[in-house]
Amino acid sequence: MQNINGKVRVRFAPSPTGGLHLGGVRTVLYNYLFAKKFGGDFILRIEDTDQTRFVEGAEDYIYNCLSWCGIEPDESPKHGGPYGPYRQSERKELYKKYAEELIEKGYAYYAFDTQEDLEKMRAECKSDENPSPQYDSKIRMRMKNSFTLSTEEVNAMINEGVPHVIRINIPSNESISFNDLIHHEVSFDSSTVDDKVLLKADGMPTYHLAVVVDDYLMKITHAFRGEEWLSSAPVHILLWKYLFGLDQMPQWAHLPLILGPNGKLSKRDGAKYGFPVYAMNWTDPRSNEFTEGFKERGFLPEAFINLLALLGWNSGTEKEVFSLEEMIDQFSIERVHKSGAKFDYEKAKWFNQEWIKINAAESLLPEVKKVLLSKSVVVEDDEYLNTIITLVKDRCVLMTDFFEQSVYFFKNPDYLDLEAIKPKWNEEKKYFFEEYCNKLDSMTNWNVIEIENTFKSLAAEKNIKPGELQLPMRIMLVGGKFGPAVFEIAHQIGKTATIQRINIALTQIINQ
RNA sequence: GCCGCGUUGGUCAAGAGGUUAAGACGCCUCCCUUUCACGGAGGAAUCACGGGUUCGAGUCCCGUACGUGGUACCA
Repeated sequence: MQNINGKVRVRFAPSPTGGLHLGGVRTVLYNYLFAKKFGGDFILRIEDTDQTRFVEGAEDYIYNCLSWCGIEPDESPKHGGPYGPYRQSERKELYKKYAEELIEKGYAYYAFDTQEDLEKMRAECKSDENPSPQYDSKIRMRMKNSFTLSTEEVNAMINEGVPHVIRINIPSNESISFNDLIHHEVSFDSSTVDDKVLLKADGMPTYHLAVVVDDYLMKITHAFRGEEWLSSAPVHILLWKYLFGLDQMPQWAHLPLILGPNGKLSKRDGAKYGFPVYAMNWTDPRSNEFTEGFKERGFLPEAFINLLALLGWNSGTEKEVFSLEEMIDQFSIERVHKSGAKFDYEKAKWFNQEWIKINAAESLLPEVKKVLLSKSVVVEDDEYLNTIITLVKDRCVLMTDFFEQSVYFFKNPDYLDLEAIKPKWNEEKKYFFEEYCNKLDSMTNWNVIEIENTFKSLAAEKNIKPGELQLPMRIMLVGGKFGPAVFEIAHQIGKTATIQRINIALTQIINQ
């Protein structure tokens, strides 16, 4: 950005219709990073103008997701603020005034076409060359509206309460162009854009009117949104021109899309390809359809926003791991890509792994505790848990991995991978472990060095290579071929558990 | 169909006329480790295509192809 005068104000404006998509969170994030970089405000506005699509709980869900990501709006329905209300349904009366102003100026008109009229028109005009006919300058003269009806007729119908909408009167043969922060010069021919509905029959505005009116009233300086909006940008530009003047219009930035394995990322891709798509778990209250979230899958919020930020933006350096603060510092809209980015779950996991490594055991602890608790492992000793986390965190990619990687520190393994030791098992080894248990039992100072030295000297005495005994020992204590140093594990779980686990394993081997 | 936007390895990407075309993820090999990881060293793999412009093009221009978005009284 060149020079920014006045306070930066950006907004994220979701409609409360369901879960929060990857792309949505990234839009929030870019908005937020940009605002905070310039010391500006981040506003959350709820675009609930379509009452038929309202979904219970969706708004709270959005707050929760943002909060989990570490992003708190400066203004929102929940947080309040000087430009409220922040829910468009509560601003309903406001929009009518502007729609009427447009009518007076000749930039909009009343239309009385019913749903059936519109369907009929589309059916009649539909052809191979024109599979989706638009309500535009070419056909509006055939419809029921202020152009084809007399003023008297129009007024009479309005007075009688005949349902009607207000449509924008798109000029013909006008070039509409604007300078997008990401795409730079973008231009459209007005004859390709249709007379969009501005005010619906129920009195609610459509997105097109509401976004312009609210961005103006809320003093938005920079409007970032997904690229799917680029096609309707000319409508918004025109509305700005007619209502408030182009010099008042915020700077637009149309963000590239996040793609799935096959085109645009959809919530179904998640279940299909085995990765989460929403920020947090979401179950649609109407259909009961469940969509998995990154949070529940075991992602750390730091990793989640980090991976999202890097999908479409990079700092220009080789650095890839950024905290929120670092991103705010480094972010620049100029370095946001034009092209869509395909989401790569493997790379996403790598980010999480990095963040697990970066985080200190203490900060991971509350979440690890929850993971264990969800599997009925109750941990009371925080100090002990801390030690365990430090021991295993390099082995965890997702937070949920902490269960498998640390459960054996809290209880005996349910299953022992005996197949891993059986091929090389013999009586000598059995005697070794029996004797080792006796030695451990009489040990007075339970520390790693002692445990290991006892093991090695006994092995030497028996003339068995220690390496051939370490794997069996590991299986006995852990259950499988993984985890930190065996003697450290024995040290942590204590003398009683160590001896007990060796004995359990020994009997299992014999019985097989 | 029409309109818009886009196109550097499998993926994320650096690159703003002259580079052996960075780096990361993933994959493979090796080292470390008598487990699994972490860490370290290597390797394979790329400028969609065709024309220009230029001494010289991934970089500029024009086409083509492909992808993607829109084409609702949804956002």
